[in-house]
Amino acid sequence: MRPTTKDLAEAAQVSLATVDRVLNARPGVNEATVRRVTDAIERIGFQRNLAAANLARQRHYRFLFLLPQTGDAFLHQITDRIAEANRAFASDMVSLQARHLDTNDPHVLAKTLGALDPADVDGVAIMAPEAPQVRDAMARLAARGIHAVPFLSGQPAGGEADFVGIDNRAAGATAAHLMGRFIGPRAGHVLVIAETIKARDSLERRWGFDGILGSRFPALSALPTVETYGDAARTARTLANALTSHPDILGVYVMSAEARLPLEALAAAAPVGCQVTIAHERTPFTEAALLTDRVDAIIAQNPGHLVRSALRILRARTDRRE
Amino acid sequence: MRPTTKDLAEAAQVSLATVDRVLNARPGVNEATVRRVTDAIERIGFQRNLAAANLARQRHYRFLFLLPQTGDAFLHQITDRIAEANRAFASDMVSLQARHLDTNDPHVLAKTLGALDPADVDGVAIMAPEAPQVRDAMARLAARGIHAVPFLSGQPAGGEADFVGIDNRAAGATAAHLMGRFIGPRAGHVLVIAETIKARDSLERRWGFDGILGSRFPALSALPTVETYGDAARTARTLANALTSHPDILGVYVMSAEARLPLEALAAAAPVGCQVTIAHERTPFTEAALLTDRVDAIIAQNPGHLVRSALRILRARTDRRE
DNA sequence: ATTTTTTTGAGGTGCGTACCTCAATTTGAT
DNA sequence: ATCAAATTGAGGTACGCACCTCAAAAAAAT
Repeated sequence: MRPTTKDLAEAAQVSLATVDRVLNARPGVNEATVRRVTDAIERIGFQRNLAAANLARQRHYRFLFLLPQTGDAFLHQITDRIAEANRAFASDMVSLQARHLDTNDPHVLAKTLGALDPADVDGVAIMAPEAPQVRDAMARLAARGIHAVPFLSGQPAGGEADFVGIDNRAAGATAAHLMGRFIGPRAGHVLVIAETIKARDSLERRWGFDGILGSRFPALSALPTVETYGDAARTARTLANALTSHPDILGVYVMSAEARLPLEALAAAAPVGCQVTIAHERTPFTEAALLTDRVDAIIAQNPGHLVRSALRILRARTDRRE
Repeated sequence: MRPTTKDLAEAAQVSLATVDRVLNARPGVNEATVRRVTDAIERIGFQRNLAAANLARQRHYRFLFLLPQTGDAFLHQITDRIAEANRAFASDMVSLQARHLDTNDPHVLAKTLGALDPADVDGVAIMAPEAPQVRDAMARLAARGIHAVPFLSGQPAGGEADFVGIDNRAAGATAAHLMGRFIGPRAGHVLVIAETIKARDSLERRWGFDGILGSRFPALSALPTVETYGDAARTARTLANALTSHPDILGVYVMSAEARLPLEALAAAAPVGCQVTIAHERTPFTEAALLTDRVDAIIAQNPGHLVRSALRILRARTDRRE
C-alpha cells in the first residue's frame, strides 16, 4: 500500500497537523521537526497524492492559448487540437481556451497579458514574436502567479529552458542539409522566405540553415530573408524581384508556418520544378504541393503533440514540479 | 461552478443513489429514469471528476512495458524515459515498470502475458514482433481486463487503431524519397537491412519504402531484406556477400532500431561514402555517424514522447474514454 | 518562578465521487 | 385486491488531503 500522510505522521513521530504544516510549507514549525518529517518522507518513500490534494483545494487548471489571428491552415489545426484536448481532459479538471489576437503588435499582446487575472487563468501558452514589452509583461505575469510558456514561436527561455515546439535551429539545419543534397553539385543562390524575421522561430531557423549551408554547401549562398508580412501582393512583388535579379536561384526555403502565400507566389513567378523547394508544416495545401512536386520536402510537427506538450508543461509548472 | 453529482441529481429530479447507479451502470434502474439522467447530463454539461472518482475507488494505474532484452542504445533511452516518467507521474498515481524478455520468442511472450494478473497490472505496452500466439494472448488479456497497446513494433491494431510510434509506412516512404533524391540520376541497387522481417514495423517500413522507390525512382531497385538477427558475424557475412554480388549498390537502408551492427559491418566492408546510407533512431552512435558522413540521414522519434504517448493511451483505455 | 512566545497535537469539516444498506414506494402479476 | 418484484430514496462511510481552530505542551525570556 502506498504511504499516506497518516503513515508519514506515524513514521516521523509527529501529528497529522505537523505533517500538513511541513508538506504545505506553513510557518511555525521547528527546524528539527521539519527535518524529522522530510527524513521520514525519504525513508518511507512518501509521495503526495496530487488528485486528492487538488480535490481538497478545489483546484482546476485553466490554461489559455494566445494565438495569431491569421486564418492559416496550420493554425486551424492547432485550434482544433486545443478544442479536442479541452474535451479530452475535462474530466481531469483542465479547461483550455484559445484566444486570437494581433500577436505581431507587442502593445496589444502586452496589454492582453497585463489584463489576465490569476483568478481566471493559471497559465498561458503564447505564440508571438519576441518583443521587449512582451517579455516584461511575461515577467509581471510570473509575479502574479500565472505561468507562461512560449509556444512554437516566441520569447527566449526566461530562466528555465522550456519551450513547446521543435528545435528551430535543428529544423533550419535539416532544411539546409536537404536543400544541399537535393540541389546537388550546382552552384547558385537560395531564397529564404519568412512571414517576419522578428519572430524568434524564423531567426533560429535561419541561423541553423545558414550554419549548415555555409559549412557544408559552399557552392550555395542564401539571400537575405524575404518577408511576406502575410500580404499576397507584397509577396508576389518581392519574390518576382528576387527571381529576376538572381537568375541562378536553385532553391527556396519557406520558413514560415503558413507556406501557402509564398508557394502560390512562387508558382506564379516560376515554372514548377525550377527550384528545390522546402517548406514547413503539413497542411492540405503543402501536402498537395508535395504530391505534385511543387514542394520537395516538408518539415512538420504534430499539432496534437504540441498542444499536449504545452498542457503538460503548464500543468507541471502550476503544480510546482520539475 | 462546475456541476457535481449533486447538481445532476437535482437537475434530473432523482436521488444521488440513482445518479450513482446510472453513472456507474449499475443494474436496477428503469429505462426512462436512465434517460432522465443522461438528458440532464447533456443539459447541464455534467463532467465526472476523474480525480475524485479515482480517489474514491482507490484506483492507481500500474502499467508494464514489455521490451526486448538486447542491449541497444535506443532501447536504453526508452527504459530511461520509462523510469523518468515513473518518477514524474508518481503523484498522479501511475507507476510504470519495464520488463525485458526474449520478445522474439512468441512462446515466452505469450506465457508472460498469460501470467499477468489484473490485480497487479492495468495495462501493458508491448514491443514485439507479430505472432499468432501473441495475438491470442493479447485477446485473452483484454478478456481479463488488462489493456494492451502495441509499442513501436507490434501487433496489428486489434479493433481500435491505436499504436504508439511513428507511422512506419510513412517512415519507409520518407526513407525512399531521401534515398532517391540523394542518389540522384544513377541507376543501381539499394540494400535493405532489418533485424528480422517478422517484425511488423520492418514490414511496414519496407512496404512504404518499396512503394515510393518503385513508383518514383524506377532506376533504383531494392534487394531482398537482409536480416541481422542481432548477430554480428552473420551480419558481416551476408552484407559482404551482398556487396560483392551486387557491385552497383548505391544505397543502404537500415530499417532496424539498432543501426550499430549493420553500420559497423558496412564500414568494414566498404569505404565511407560509397553508398547513400539511411538509418533509424538517434543514438550517440548514429549521431556520430551522421557527423562523419557515414550516414546521410536519420529518421528518429523522440523516446520521451513515445513513452508518454503509451502512458496517455493506456490511461485513457483504463478509464474507458475515447 | 513567572510570563511570554513558540511549537505541537487533537479534532473537525469539506472536496466529489464510489459503494453499501435498508426502507419506502411503485409497478406488475395473479 | 393481494402479493411479489422492481425501482427509488435516504443516509452513511470511505478515499487522501487541505485548512481551520483551540488547547496543551515545551521552550525562551523576564
